[in-house]
Amino acid sequence: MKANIYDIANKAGVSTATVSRALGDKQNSVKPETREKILKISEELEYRPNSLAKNLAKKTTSAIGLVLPEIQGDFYNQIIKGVDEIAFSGGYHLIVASSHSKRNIVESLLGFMHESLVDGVILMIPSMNNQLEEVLSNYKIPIVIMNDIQAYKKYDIVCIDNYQGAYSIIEYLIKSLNHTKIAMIAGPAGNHDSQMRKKGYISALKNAGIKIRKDWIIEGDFTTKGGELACSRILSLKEKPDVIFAANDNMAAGCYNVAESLGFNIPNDISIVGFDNIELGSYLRPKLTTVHVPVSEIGKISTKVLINRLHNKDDNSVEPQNIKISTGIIIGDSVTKNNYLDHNIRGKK
Amino acid sequence: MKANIYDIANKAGVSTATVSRALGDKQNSVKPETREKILKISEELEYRPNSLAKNLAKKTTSAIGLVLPEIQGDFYNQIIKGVDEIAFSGGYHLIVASSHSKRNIVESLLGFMHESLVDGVILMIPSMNNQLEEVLSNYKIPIVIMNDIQAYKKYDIVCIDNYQGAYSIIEYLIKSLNHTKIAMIAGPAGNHDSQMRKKGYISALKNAGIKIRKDWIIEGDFTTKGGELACSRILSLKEKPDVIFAANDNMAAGCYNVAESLGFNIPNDISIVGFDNIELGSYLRPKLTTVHVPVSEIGKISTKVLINRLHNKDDNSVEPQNIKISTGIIIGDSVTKNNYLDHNIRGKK
DNA sequence: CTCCATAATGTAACCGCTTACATTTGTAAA
DNA sequence: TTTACAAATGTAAGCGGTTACATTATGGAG
Repeated sequence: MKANIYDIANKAGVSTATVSRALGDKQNSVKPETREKILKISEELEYRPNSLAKNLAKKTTSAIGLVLPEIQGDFYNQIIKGVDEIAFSGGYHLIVASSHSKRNIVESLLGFMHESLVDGVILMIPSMNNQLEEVLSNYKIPIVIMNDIQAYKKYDIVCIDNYQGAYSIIEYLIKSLNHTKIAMIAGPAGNHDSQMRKKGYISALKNAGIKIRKDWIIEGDFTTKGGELACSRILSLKEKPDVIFAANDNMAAGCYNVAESLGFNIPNDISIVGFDNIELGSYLRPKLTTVHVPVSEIGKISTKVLINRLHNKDDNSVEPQNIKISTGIIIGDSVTKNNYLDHNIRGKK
Repeated sequence: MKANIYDIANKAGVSTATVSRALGDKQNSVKPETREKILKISEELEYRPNSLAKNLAKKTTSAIGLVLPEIQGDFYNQIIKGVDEIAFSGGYHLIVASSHSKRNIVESLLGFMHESLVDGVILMIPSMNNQLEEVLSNYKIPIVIMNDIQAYKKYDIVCIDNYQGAYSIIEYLIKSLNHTKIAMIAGPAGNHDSQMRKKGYISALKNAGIKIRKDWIIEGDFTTKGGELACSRILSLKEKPDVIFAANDNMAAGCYNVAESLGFNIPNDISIVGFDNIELGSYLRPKLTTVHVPVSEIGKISTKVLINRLHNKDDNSVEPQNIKISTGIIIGDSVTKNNYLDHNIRGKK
């Protein structure tokens, strides 16, 4: 039978309070010899604290909930890994939930937050909606959001600088590689990160004096399959772009699939650019040019922010933080350098 | 302030017991109108049960712990997804822990099992050792192990049939493609799954009357980097094999990297075979020939077995199960067909 | 109308731990 | 030896539910 503090208290001839203090308290509120004795007995009895009881009494759980739209794929993986690492080293357990397929994310959230299973939640959502906002505003355990949502100033937000990431790689395509005919496979319209990436793309083109062509912006869904569909649509256009900028690497991978099956050579016939720099990208041939996103860093920083909140729970003076993580560019072999000659020739095709 | 059953009881003019029954009990032990009223009030008060208290009183947690050696990579991802799916639909929460890098898995396990955070554990370990065995045998919440460990009959085990998987793909290489010169990059020596794969490889060769060459069996570590190292060692041998059988796809991917950088053409100069059929494999070019492992199925079945145990906790009559999931072969383009002529020519090189 | 089985509800102990407050013990100064 | 105060320990009330058992209400049979 599992031993509890009563057993220890009995055997040691002290009260449960002393046992509790000997085992838990940081301050030396117990005489060293007593503590010694208690420790020894708890060893003998193979005592393991019941954290349920502990949490109930303490009104905390030492657990962090992580709610993701998906649990599969390198991207989410990295997030989980980052969160896990910091959570663990901060003494927190991690409960992961995905809102995949039939479950709606709100329900998932409710489950987490309201049943006091967790002290705080790290949340990545495809998009904010009214229902969700109501849920979030109703329940007051700390939340950190990992989406590029500027509108919601009342939450801590940690995300990558999607706008800057998209802007800079498009700028690179234009200024360094002389490209002008750049199409985009955007992410789902409702998705905030996706919106910012699109904005970055548009701004970069505009600032370079390039006209935006609506027919060169296709909406995808961040999946490989979606990338395939979008890509085949682009490649069947009468007037084709030279470069396809996919809003994430998965969709870029979809482009590779389609290009291959249609007999398009990358980058000679069509250049491909991705976003995220997930592991998969490094296996694509030619190597994918993409925006580097320090994904696990997002998880890590979010967790730090959350734990920080948890440690200063009463202190409401700290303003919600809005942390943007900057991106980099990974130069692969999936984009041609378009010198003017080339460009003209191609233009005349 | 969060409402509890006392608040509801007060407002409804009943006792907490009645509230508890109205909210929880399946049997109609409460008068419909009373239940109605209580339900309504609990709505008004936005009552959310405190599962900590519930679990403490009920002595269960409705949570399943999943302990993995790693949390990153498509393979583990699939596992998590499978477990998550079944756990959720069975009304269980999922707590994921990885034993990665500095943490040792035993410690992680201890944390989980002993603090009564979970009702049961699903466990994947790199290898069984004495320390771990002691931990496992000491604490008596249900455990399902996802490794190919025959020696430990007392646990429920769900794993793939590594032996058969390796055996059959080697047999395929030999009988259908006429290969005889097959090297293997094995997994870590301590790893049980890895050992079984190696056994399958050896048996298949032996049964076909092919001599085992020790210098053609190199130990890897299941990582891409490890695959690279092993592959470059093989490719620098005086007498090279025609086929490299990597014990998992990650290492096969490493072979691709090395082959590419050394100028070897796959499959003409060297054929590559993998194991696992993770998503990554489908992006390799030429497409990887590999052993299909229904990874998420492992997670699903393990979880079913565990939940089954949890539901029949008192019933010790059920013998530990040992479920082996069979594999298949994915035929890609990474292996040549070796007809005799070819073979001889190549042999003379 | 009384009686009694049964349905409905209430009482209170318990799950295992924490912690505010009370009490006892120890020790150095007076 | 007292006194005074700090250190060590004990007491007991929660935390928010569940549930065995006790009690009360209900309604049909006699």
